[in-house]
Amino acid sequence: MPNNQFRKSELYSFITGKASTAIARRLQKNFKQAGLDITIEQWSVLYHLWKEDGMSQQLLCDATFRDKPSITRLVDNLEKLKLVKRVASKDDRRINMIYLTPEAQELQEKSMEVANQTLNEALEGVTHGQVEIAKEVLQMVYENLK
Amino acid sequence: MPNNQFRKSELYSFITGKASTAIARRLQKNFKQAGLDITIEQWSVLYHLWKEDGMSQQLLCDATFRDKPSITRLVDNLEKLKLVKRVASKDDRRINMIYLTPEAQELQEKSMEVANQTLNEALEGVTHGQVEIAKEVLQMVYENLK
DNA sequence: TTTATGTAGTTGCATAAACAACTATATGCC
DNA sequence: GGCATATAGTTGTTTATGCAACTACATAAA
Repeated sequence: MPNNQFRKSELYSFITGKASTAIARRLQKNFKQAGLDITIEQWSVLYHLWKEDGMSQQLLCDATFRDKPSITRLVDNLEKLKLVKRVASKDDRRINMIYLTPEAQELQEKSMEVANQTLNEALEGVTHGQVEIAKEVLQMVYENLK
Repeated sequence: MPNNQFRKSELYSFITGKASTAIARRLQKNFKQAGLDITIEQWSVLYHLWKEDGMSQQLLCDATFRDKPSITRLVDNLEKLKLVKRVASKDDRRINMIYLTPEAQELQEKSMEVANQTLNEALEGVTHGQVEIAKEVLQMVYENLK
């Protein structure tokens, strides 16, 4: 049995995602401390729009690993915050294209800085090689389950 | 700068906990398929009670990395499901001791089996050595941020 | 062209998390 | 004893997730 060593005591913390929960909490806290009034979930949507503005909600679902209702509501909230706008597609009237507002564009630099800093806090004392292997494992887990 | 390699493209998926989200979803799905009608969060509370029945809510907070309101409501829901009972402590009247019901005790074996199986699905193709390093990294991340 | 089927997005409902404010009880110090 | 402070737990509010059911539009086949 290959991964037997995982099946007892450490099963729990791996399953519950202790580490990623801790990262999420710290990132949220760091956003707040930096005066950034967005949730990490909202940030994760903005992150993809900064890479490519004008994505459909479905593309945002794929990019952020969320289902359609989640994206509907995240976009609702981002619209209320005036950070994005829904624009009906002319080619396909089912589609909403989501565009960043100027306010959202201003958030990019600072929030990415905070995210980078958070990751540095998280990975303090971890070597490059260890990080590479951890990335591979997490990627394989994702591929196995997606 | 030590962990520079993380700071660009893969920052996102590490922060968002893609892998642990995927594990959580799969575990929930596997519970459902096995006829187990509990959430993974409820399971995480039961998990600790199976190890030691009769914990206070505060101890459950510490064990599950949740805050007090979260545990209050998880215990509320577990009580509704008749899986646990609150029993006021005689020594300290502020404290609720949480005890498993017989129904909850019956869930242990099957749910642990499902959890083990889920972890095997997640780690398919990952070597023992890789898993060990990933565990170390996740543990260090947790220690850095807790 | 009509019908079936698929895709994009929304809404309703239950569960959960984070944070702040609160009540009740315990403890330690004067 | 009486007061300040700490601890255990609860409640309210906002945000988010997962699932199912739904509407609207698009596409492909008959």
